[in-house]
Amino acid sequence: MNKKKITVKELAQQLGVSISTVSKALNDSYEISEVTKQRIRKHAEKHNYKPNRLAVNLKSGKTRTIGVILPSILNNFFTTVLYGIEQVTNKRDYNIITCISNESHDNEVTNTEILSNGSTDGLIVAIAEETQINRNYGHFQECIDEGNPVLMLDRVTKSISCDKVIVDDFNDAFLATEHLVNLGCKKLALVSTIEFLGVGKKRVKGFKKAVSELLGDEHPELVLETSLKKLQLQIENLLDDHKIDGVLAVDEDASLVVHKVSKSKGFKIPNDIAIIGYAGKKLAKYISPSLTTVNQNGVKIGRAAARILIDRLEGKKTDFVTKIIATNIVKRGSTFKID
Amino acid sequence: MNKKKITVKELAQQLGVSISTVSKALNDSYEISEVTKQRIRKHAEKHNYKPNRLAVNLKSGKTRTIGVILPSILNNFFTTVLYGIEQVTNKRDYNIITCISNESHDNEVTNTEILSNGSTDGLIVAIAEETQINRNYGHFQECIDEGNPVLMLDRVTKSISCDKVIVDDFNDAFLATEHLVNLGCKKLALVSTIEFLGVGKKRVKGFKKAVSELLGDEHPELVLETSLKKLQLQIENLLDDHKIDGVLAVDEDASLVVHKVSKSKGFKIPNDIAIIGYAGKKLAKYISPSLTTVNQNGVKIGRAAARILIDRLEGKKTDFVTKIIATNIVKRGSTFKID
DNA sequence: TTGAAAGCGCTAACAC
DNA sequence: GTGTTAGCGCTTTCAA
Repeated sequence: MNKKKITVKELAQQLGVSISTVSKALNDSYEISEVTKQRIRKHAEKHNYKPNRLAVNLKSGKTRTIGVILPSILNNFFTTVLYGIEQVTNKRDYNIITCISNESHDNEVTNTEILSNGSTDGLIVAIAEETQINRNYGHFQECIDEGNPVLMLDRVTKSISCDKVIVDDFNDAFLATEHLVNLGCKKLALVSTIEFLGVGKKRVKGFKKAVSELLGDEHPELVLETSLKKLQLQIENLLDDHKIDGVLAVDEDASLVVHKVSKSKGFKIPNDIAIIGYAGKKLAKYISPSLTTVNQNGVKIGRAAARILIDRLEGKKTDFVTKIIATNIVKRGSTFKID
Repeated sequence: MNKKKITVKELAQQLGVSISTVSKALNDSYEISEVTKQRIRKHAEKHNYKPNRLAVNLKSGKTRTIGVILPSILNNFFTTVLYGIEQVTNKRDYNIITCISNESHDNEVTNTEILSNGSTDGLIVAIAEETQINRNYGHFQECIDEGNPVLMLDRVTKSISCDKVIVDDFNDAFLATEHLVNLGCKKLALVSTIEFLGVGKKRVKGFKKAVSELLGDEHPELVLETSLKKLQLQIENLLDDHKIDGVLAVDEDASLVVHKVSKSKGFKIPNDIAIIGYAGKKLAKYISPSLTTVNQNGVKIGRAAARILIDRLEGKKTDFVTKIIATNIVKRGSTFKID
């Protein structure tokens, strides 16, 4: 509490020079003589001078700060994305200010407004579920119109023209389904608790396409779209009522519950029922049998997002880009059939 | 890019009044007549005026922003803490700006400096491993001296006087060990990959105390402190060389590997070997048998931290507090012995 | 080589 | 009830 931050003004007074001389000296301006620079720098150092960011930012109109709005942080995928963003922003000398929308539209709007009122140079956003349901993207458009670039990742919308970083959910689900078919599965089901999300819809489409193309009409697919609360019961019913031998679970909760229920019903995984899910690495690796997953590469998504947005902020981009990050299927125990 | 943010100045010009009148009207000052207020507000609304935060902050000397420096975000515990912090800051109308030290001292110093140069009103910190090893806490002291309150959570140090939020690691480990003893375990081992952290040391102490008090000298405890790389091998050796029937694993990696190795060696959990670990809820719940854990209550820690720091920022606190958050043992399959 | 002064966008004490 | 003005801490043009 004692040695309050020192300002340029105070430095100037103490040294008996003008404010601007101090400022220039500290910014290594060619206008100032080496002697003066040394003197000023030494004094500044001694008093542990650090420029006030707020003032610098206000003056320059730049903040070197990126706002990040995520629907949730208790979700392995978004955590991983955040990690990726942080790696790049850190390296390129930017800060991130993080907000959680908690899947709520109102929160998202508030966050967007706060962050775009001078605190940040641009936003990285994964759209909240509620926003995707009511399709109200005005706050983002406004933000962009005001000169604050927005980049959307994973959960994006066609309604807004901006940079985007996504994975090819349709194709990933197709490939995952194909993997199940190649294993010899005939009776496939998809389980989802994210039917309202764009990514959820795309995964369903990819799944359906794969089933109809690869298995044909005599093996119609089953799609269970449900909520977290009904999940367990519905899966129990699903497994009771149909002789399912392969499941694509398109989110972490669905994956875990399918896995658990299958075991508790005495089905052997993968011989009775093969499972491909979406889940964090540790979880996938340590449940038994371990779970084959579609690896969404959150870190890469985050990195790409930060890179693209910073490039735009620094004027290295003109046209909007949509970057598709490659995913891969990590094969684990839940699809290693023993013939 | 078209409708650049409008400023008070512009509003004033357009309305033919002075800047201060606009400012006062928008801040609902008693000095301004209702008529004028209405007129100004309406106009501001129409042009979607939002005050520039940077300017407001610079002027007021407050930012309503809290800096959060965490060692890692890919760690369930800290993610949970962050979630708790966010809940409170959000409710109390504060923002958080998040930085990851990645357990590096240099990163931590840089982050501390950046965040304390006007961008934030105060800091919430969990000390990086490297910092705890070399015990160099000068950057925090400096920050505090400059009038930026710091709150430490989980990983704290006696060297700095400030608010702290912790769990009673000594006691928790003691109770966890007691639980193992009550189960009838005689040959106990502790496994850790966090020997350098204060919390790691305390857990070891609690464990040792419990063993010597509850089992006595004829059952000496085993302590395996190792690194992530050697973890698996060392645990295999441990289980091969000693007839261990109870393990306390004091971090997530240790917990998972002990669990896995025990199973792969054919030991029945919990009958041959009972395990208590530290791990995220989902992980603990879905591995099988499910894992009894010491629940560190990250959300509560985060909430308490944010609450205490904000109270201090708002002058509602004088003396430094050290808040101890209660933990509990969540009993799951890995300690449900069948007699 | 140095300094005076304006201004980033806003607030507030003090005049009028 | 409204306006003038100074100033938060800094950068930068322009003048000396």
